[in-house]
Amino acid sequence: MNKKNRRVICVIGATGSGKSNLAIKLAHRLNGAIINIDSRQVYAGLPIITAQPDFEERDGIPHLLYGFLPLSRKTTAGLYSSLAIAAIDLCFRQGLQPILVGGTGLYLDALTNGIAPIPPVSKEISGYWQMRLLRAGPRRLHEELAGVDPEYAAKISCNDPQRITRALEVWLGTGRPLSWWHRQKCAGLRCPVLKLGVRMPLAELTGLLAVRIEKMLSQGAEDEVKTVLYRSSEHGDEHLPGFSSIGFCELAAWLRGEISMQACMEAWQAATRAYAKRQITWFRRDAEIAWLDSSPCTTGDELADAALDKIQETESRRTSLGGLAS
RNA sequence: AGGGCAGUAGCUCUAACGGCUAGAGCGCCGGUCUCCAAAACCGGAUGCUGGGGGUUCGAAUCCCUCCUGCCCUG
Repeated sequence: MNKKNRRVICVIGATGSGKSNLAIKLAHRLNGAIINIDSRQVYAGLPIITAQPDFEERDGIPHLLYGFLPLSRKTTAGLYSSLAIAAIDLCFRQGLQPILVGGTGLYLDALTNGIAPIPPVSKEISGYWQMRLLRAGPRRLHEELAGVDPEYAAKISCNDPQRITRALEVWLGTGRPLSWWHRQKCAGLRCPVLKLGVRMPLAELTGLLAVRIEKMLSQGAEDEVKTVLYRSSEHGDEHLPGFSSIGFCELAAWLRGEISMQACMEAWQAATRAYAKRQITWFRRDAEIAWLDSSPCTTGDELADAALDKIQETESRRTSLGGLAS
């Protein structure tokens, strides 16, 4: 691949809308490799409920950044971004077209726009704020934050424990307020990114999500969660960072006998649907996305044809603009 | 067939004695998001209070009647 023509193709969209399948088809037609851009599929141990492509689905295409992180380790947008840049670079060196696939909008933004270079904060410091949160509550901590970083405190809700403790740990850990870090220049990916979005009406997607949950159960989702819970309890860990996948706490409640399988599936489906809605909201405002309309009967090949048209359209527009500029 | 209990938002429920515009949680709809993001948070609309009639200045609430569901007796 010519260095000048390098670009990354990115397939995004709501969960269960057929992104992975489209990406495989594109990879076959463009000599590509697939790179994960999903915050839960990076984890090892829960491939079924996080819907990671299995051996057969990978269809001989190289897949990067899937299932490599232990559930005990935290993933962050910054960590992801640096790993993805390395993975993309590796693809280019191998002469493969990198195709990013996934649904984590924040990770895509961190990768393409860059993310503030905030140094890691020690476990002691973040643990301290978690303890303070338990004792004093979010409102009290929000007041403290307003004292050290009024700019950021004004932007967030006084009822948002996650962002309040994050801002406080960054302040204590680095000596600078979070709003200062947000003003720092940060470099993202250097080559162009061509974003393709798979779009399906939520009502139609909902039906697909129910089917997908049943499929996960038939593939052994219960055993997967049971095994992970058993292993972590052996180490005395009740809550690991990797446990926040949708379906995990629902299945865990069922395994503990707290809810029926019917109730488990209903809660699981509702959580998945709510997540899909948040994804749709997130991606809707990204004007760079070229949308591909899909439905439950659209095939991967039809989607791939439409995608290649969009790619060609975007490329020719870019070269003509480049011609005007030079 | 007789007796008892219930029927209010899509669901589960709350509204002391009849009295301001019938509420809450979940769901639903919309949004925010610069390092937990499959996370966290913010905003919004729900409704002929099972139908009909009556009492009353005023009824989800009291009375009558019908309908529906559950329980008990036979």
